[in-house]
Amino acid sequence: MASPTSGPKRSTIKDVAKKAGVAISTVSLVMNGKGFVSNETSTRVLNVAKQLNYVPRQAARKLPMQSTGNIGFVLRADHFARSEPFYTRIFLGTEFEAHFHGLYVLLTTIPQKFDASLHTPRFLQERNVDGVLIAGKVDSDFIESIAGARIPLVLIDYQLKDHPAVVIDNQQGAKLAVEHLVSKGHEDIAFLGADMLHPSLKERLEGYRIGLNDARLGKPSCEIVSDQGEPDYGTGFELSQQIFECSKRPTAVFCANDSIAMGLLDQAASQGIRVPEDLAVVGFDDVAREDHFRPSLTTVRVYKEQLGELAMKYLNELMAGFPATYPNFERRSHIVRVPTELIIRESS
Amino acid sequence: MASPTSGPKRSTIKDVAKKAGVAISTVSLVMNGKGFVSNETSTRVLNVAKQLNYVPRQAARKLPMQSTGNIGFVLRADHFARSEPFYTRIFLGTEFEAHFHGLYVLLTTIPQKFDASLHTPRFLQERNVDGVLIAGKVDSDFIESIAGARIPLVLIDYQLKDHPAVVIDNQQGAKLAVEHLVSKGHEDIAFLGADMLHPSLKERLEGYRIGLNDARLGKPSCEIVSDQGEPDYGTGFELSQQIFECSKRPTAVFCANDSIAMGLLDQAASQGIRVPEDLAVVGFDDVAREDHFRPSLTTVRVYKEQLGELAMKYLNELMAGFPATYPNFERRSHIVRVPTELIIRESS
DNA sequence: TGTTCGGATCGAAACGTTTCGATAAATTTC
DNA sequence: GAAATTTATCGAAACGTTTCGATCCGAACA
Repeated sequence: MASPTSGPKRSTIKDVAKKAGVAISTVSLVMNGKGFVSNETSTRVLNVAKQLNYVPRQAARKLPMQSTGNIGFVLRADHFARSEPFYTRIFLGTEFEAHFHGLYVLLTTIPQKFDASLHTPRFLQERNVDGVLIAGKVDSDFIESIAGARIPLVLIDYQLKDHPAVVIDNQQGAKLAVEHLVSKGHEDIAFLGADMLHPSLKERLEGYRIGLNDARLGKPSCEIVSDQGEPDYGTGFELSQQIFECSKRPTAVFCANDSIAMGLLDQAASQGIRVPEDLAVVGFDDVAREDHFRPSLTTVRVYKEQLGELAMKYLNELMAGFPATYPNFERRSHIVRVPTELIIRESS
Repeated sequence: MASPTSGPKRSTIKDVAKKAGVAISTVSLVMNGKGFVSNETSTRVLNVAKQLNYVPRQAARKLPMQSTGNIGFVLRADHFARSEPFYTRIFLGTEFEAHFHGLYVLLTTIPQKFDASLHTPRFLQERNVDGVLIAGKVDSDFIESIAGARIPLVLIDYQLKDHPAVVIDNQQGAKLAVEHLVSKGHEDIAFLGADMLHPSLKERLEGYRIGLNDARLGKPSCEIVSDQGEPDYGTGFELSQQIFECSKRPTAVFCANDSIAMGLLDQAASQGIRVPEDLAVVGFDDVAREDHFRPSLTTVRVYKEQLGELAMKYLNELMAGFPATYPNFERRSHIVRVPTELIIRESS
């Protein structure tokens, strides 16, 4: 029955108070840097605390504070388990930032099709979080159920209504990609994308079109814009066939993301089309891994950790009750937009 | 200043007790299914609880229970962020199992080279976990520091001294792979691996050798066993060059894992060697993603979620203080060994 | 010189549970 | 039919903090 962790007993605030010859409340004030405590007392308490190896018990702190110290991080299971380390790195960013705020991050996945009675994360059932971060496209019912429960909420790499969100500056990134291709002399630049109802991907398409327009290029001979499917390698491989069936073959393709671009790369290779000689390819996300076989992919780099960090910051300010401010980034109403960078490699 | 989550106030055990006309302690007993409570009272309390939408506050429960309800899940940052969804799926398994035990899983990463004063996870500093799960190869100082703190601990896909661990049955898997190649008529089967000091990979090498021996095959013409490097695609690509420089080229290669096998596949292709016609290849882990370009990889499938589930079960029993028992799996002393399965695809 | 104010410290209530021991009624045992 | 046991319920202490006054003291103010 004895707990395996039993030992010489963990010291409490009481022990510190007694040994330092002060009241419990004074120790509390010192530990939290609140109120007025003389320097002398403060250092004495701190010393005793260190000496006794005192660390406040979180459960005890949270009780009167009426907060949990937890924040929930939710994404779709299929997104989390997918090959490219995209969401994992976003999570890493939130985790990193959470440290500064003394928060724990509880990572949970939900299925693609969300049913509240079956899949509501435990930390929500128990109301054991102070706020929630949602990464990627998830069922809108889920998002609304959280917002409806009045739990502070920040979306990452997704948008829905006017819920606070931290997103990639997709439009800017797409323009970067197009400008690059234009500078390489391309005049017929195709687009390839699936799941184009996704707000982020839609923005990339818009940026692409603006880029074409800015360069005074006419309509490209080919624009593959599918609303269906997942924007992954398989879809990219299949859809890209259409590019080679177009009336006139474009000299360059801008893809909605790297996974699709990888599919295109392989389809091109299987048709004997050389990249970048016959066809230049640019992706988006910067998640393609090293590969000696394919040409390395020119892409728009997304700072995934930064997305997570900013979202965590934003959420924290939401929880504190005052409006967040990001002087360094465009912030229109409730949206924080994070800039991207073009990474030029072999495929263009 | 008003909390954004403020509302009509969350109901407490007190509210339920009053409305049901019983003592607080009785409600507690009902909610936890403890002690002796009449059926009548029990259902009445349960009804009231549901009616008031009562959910016990975890912080309040944990205080007198002297437990945290959290378990820590630790892996190396570079492992977590790596392309193949190996560790993420292990995590998913633990998370799934944790539900049944009412536990939260706190995922944190540590760097490859661990320094206790810099990288000790917050949940350890605050002693805010009841147990710890460690996935993959991590700094042994870290492992020992946890064990030294007398915190229950289970390793996953790694072994160190006699710490409890849930591991892949690497030897069995490797034998499966070799038997398969033998059955295909191969008599000269090479091995390719890096980071071979890793206990799991070492076991795969052993299984491979036993397999060769069982088939009464002589020494293979080539065994690439590097102790250095990470067992990844790049290493696989480089090391595999040695295979083609061997005195006699083997007809098949068993790789320490899929990443290395992918590297080998590309190296072979770049040298104009056809797979599987000229060379059969088998990997391990089953993490290679769909790829229209390379032949799909024959591999030894590892049930990653199951590894996580079993580890969580094991840890839970450790925390409860009684020895774990797994009738279905081989369990030598403190090791739980999970069987694998051979998945035959195009590369062999 | 009395009054006000701010710094320093303390005591006690409160946070929402679990659990131990007490009590009482109902049932079994001898 | 008394004693012992089992079932059902309750009250109160305990868990380890935070925080809200209250108190005290010395300094600035009028």
